[in-house]
Amino acid sequence: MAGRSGRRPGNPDTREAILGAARSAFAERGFDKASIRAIASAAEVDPALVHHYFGTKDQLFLAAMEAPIDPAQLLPDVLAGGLDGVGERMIRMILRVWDGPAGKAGVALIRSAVTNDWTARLFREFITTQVLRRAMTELKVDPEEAPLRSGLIASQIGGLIMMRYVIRLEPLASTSPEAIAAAMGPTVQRYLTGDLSGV
Amino acid sequence: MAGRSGRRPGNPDTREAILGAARSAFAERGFDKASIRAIASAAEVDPALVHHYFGTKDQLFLAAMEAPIDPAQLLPDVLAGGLDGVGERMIRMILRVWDGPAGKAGVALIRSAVTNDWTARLFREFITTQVLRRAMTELKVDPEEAPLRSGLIASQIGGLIMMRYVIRLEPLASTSPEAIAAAMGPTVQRYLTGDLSGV
DNA sequence: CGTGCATTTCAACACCCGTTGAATTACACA
DNA sequence: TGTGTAATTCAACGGGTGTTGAAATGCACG
Repeated sequence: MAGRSGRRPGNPDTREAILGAARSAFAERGFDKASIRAIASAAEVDPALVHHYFGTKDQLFLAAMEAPIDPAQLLPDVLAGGLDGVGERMIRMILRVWDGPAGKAGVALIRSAVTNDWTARLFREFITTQVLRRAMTELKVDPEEAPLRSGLIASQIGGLIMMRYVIRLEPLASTSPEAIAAAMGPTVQRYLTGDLSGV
Repeated sequence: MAGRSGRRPGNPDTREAILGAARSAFAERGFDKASIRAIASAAEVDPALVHHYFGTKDQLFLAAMEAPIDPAQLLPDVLAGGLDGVGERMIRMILRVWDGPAGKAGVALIRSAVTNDWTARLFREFITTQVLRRAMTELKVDPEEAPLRSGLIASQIGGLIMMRYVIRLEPLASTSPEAIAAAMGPTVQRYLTGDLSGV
């Protein structure tokens, strides 16, 4: 009803195919090394079509990163049960997310952020404002200490992701989530609630 | 005496200038984005000269990474004083090294390893055989548990280096070495000697 | 002096890149 | 059926890349 004239835009198949190919390429090779031409070829499509749908390479990257997961939605699960064992639950959550499809976008963002300036900015902003800051206020951490505590947690979790998903250092890459959560949970717990000066 | 004929090879000035420019470029941009042409330009030299001295880009990278520091030499200092406080001493050592000139090569290796396959292999091999394995045997860690323990330590230290020197996440990037050592030392200590299954 | 050799430069090759504009195809509506 | 519009492709531009071989330069020795 009230049909507008002409063929409607957006063939969902090819659009999604391009996005999928882009996500894989960015995850495996990072922003700079992933080429529009290779993405188009993987989607069995002309490079110009990628540009037609998504504009510049930057815009394609943003579209590929778009809302693979909303950290705000996951926080309640981690917080349920109070401060006790929150560290272990956080690690468990991280591993569940990164072992799933959303991990691809994460690896893409990390791979890109290490060499590319504007994706690095994107990454930092996402981590600080969308993840760390929210978690700190939600957990009612002393605002004075929050920055250092969140930095320590970021380093431990970032290192885990780095070694397990990006560099794939063994045996960490294939250790069970339970074992990792048991070993690393207390660390996060202490960074969150423990005493940070000396033993 | 017994002078060989002709002009001797290897003008030390330009050779070292090229190496320095290469180290900076690789550290700031990673293996792939660092270009021979830019390195040559920074050293005020023709690109072909770089090739004349060092061969292919791969070989130049290897020459730039060559022996900036020998981890085996640093281990004794960390181990002096026994197991007590070895975690904190390790963090202190790491920060001292990475805040110095050798940190440049390290950042270069990390930046490259994230996007480039063969530098990633290089990095993994260096970390496992030159650093972790030696430390584990030197500290007489149970060989059964050594791989997981060294993986955990690698993740914490790798994360620290990542956040402080590569991504430069604040406030970790400008926190004093003492504060970081005090906060992170116990973590390493536990990964090294503590109980890893649950609390 | 002259000759050999190391240093340095120049110019070019072949390749890949992101992006663009025009041309072609095919569908949905009037 | 005709027409507008979206989907799709083709060919090309300008620029950057690593690498190469030949040429030029200048020093050290016989």
